[in-house]
Amino acid sequence: MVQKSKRPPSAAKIEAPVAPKRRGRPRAYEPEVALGKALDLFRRDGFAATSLDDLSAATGMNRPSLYGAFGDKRELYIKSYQRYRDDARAAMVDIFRADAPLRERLERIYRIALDIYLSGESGPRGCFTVMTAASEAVSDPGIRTMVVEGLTELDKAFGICFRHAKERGELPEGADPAALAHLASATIHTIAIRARARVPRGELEAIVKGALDVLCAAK
Amino acid sequence: MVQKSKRPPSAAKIEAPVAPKRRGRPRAYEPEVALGKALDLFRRDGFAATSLDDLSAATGMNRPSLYGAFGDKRELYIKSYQRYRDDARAAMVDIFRADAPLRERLERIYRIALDIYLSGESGPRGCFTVMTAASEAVSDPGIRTMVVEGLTELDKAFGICFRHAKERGELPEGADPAALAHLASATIHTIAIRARARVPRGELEAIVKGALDVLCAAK
DNA sequence: GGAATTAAGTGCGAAATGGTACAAAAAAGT
DNA sequence: ACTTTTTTGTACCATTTCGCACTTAATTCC
Repeated sequence: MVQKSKRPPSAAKIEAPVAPKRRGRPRAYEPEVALGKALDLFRRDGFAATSLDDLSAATGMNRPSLYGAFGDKRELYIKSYQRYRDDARAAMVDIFRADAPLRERLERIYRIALDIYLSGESGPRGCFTVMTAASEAVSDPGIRTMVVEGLTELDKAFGICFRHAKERGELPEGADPAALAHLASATIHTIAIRARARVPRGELEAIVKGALDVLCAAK
Repeated sequence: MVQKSKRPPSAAKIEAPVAPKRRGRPRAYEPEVALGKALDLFRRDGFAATSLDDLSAATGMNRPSLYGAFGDKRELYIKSYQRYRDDARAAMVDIFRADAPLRERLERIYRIALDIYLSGESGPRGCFTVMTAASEAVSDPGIRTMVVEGLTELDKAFGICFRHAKERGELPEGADPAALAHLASATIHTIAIRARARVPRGELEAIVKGALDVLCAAK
């Protein structure tokens, strides 16, 4: 692992995965985990109510380092949101692609969603997209674009699910995959909101079950 | 704190509806309209991003007057939220009570909802409950209680709708009114979120139509 | 007219906030 | 050893924020 010799001039190696041998003083933090901490704060308190002092304390980085690493507060917020979406997508993409019956796929999606929304030491953290949409999206065009992307991405993923299920004959002829997808997204949104209001998981699961009964039966 | 401190010994009369003949200097503002202005600000920017200076400017009241009339910022926020809920309820209660076919009732409810969410000079204002749930509900028990109340109130209103429709034979025997109600609420929530992201009304109406096709399907 | 009462208006102040300048520190290159 | 490069850490600044004292103004009651 310790390929410490100087870079062979001819060898066009891929970026070394470890020990990049940077030039100056080494960082005292890991950007990934610091961003994760920032994400936690933003998710709990929102943009305006999260101060740079809070972020500094949570990440262990002092403000200038924070600024140097991620840019100003808004940039850090956006990077946090991107990170959130990457994580959420990574957690769901396999299930969306899996070749399983409709109901089973949806059940797994909602289980993941509830895990995401309900986790958190100081209360359920909800959905970053919903939080951001609710507050920042009106006034910030850049953030608004990201929110719309996030919403439509989910719509599309569900849409593929339902279209696929219909082709397989799991849904009646008259079923409208797009409409069902929007209802599936709506169910995601409603449980995200309720989770934030500390509605217990059991109730949320009941709401999901009722929704699946309607969406999968759809007759 | 149960008993009112000092009560006028002789005057036990009901509050006069007009010309209350108050004692000191008259107010230079009308509490109702001032609260409305505060509500507008809170809806646009959320709790943390709305400063007392903003509120003071919008209401025309200086800070001490604001404080005297409504209490501190959090109290003003809560009163604004109550006002919002009163307004929204007033706008919908007649429709919920009306004796009309299911689909028509729902269509009217969603039309009102879209009016509420999309109005606003500086962009769509969204739903106060959704905004509040997303940000303040986790950390503030009092606000959380109000949010939960608001959510369940809507669930119940929709629930009555669907139960009534089922009794009238507008829905099939197997229909689950509670599940349908949750989906109807979820549709409210999803359009509130999308409205905040400036999704145009046409798209929101299409989502509503698709949802109604499923919820009223009753095939 | 004067006391009492209620609200408006000015302005203060302590704390917090976002952002940055600047020097010290830790590593690599020469 | 000395320079270069990159980051850290301290300290600071201008502004904003919330809340409140205190004075002034307007009105009713006696």
